[in-house]
Amino acid sequence: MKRNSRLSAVLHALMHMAEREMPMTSDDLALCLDTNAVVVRRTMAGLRDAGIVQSGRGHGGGWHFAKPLSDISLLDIYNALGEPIVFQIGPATEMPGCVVEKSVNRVIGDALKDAEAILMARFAGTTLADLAADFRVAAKHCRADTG
Amino acid sequence: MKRNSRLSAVLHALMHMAEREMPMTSDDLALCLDTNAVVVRRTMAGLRDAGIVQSGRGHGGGWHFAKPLSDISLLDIYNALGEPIVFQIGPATEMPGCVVEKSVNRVIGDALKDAEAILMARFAGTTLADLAADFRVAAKHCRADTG
DNA sequence: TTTTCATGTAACAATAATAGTTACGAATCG
DNA sequence: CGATTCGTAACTATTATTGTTACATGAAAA
Repeated sequence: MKRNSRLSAVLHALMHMAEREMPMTSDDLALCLDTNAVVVRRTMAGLRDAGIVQSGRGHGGGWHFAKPLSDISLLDIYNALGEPIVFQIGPATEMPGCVVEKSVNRVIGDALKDAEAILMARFAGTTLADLAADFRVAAKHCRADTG
Repeated sequence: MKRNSRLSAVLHALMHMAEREMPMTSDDLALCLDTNAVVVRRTMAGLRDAGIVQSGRGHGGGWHFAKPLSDISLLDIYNALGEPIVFQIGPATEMPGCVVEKSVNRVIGDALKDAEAILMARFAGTTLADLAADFRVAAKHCRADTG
């Protein structure tokens, strides 16, 4: 099964935005992410609704941050994407009548819940400023930051 | 995005098998799981190759365990299903040229790896015998174990 | 040995989720 | 006004999974 890369993709986009003074257009970002401008708008719409970025139309328009990078956690972004599903694996039936199935769902579900909590805590503790700092250290060693 | 329920489904099937003396046919299991016999065979084939279950053809044939329930961990089953992907979310590109993307992939990837380790440890520490015991306790309170 | 039952597997159709594309309306700036 | 840029709907393309049909293979029973 293929993995959903929207979180990675949008972080990639945001980091490129963080490196610029001026707003970036959907076309600019689409180039970075090797995709389509409409796809970019679709994804960024969630972040705009969550107050993470703002968009402007017309000349000089495009996307820019609505608040400091240090005020934006990965969890904020994850939630803004509207995909609160972390795991591919999950229960077969939400409301099983079979006692066997109920039992299986509970055991698996508990394990997944714990792992998810770990992940969310990690996301909550990492801000875009952290990510940008991490990137700048890496960029210092290798200057080929196109793409 | 929809979740993959093959692990839950196959555990459900195995627990029903655990409750019986005789082998269960693919049709029997398909009824339990509300699916098709061919789908059952497809899924169980992985477990057979992994030495977890055995299949017999002809009269009195069907599926049965190849070893004690206490010797089969959830991790064994998870691996036998041949889907070592836990998370829906993942990197956009495996081999990114862009330094920004590399950095993003590493941060996200590390967090996912840690959460996955937690989950796998939990799976490794739970056997089918544990699951069966859990089920029998639940069944004692409510006797309606069809499905 | 013939019949019946059951798995093994290939091939194909059905379903569903995601991503990509086109088109056009609305807003903004010069 | 005209160029630019987002907003969004509608449609197509792609891909993954699941369900179905069909038939070959093997094993036990009659």
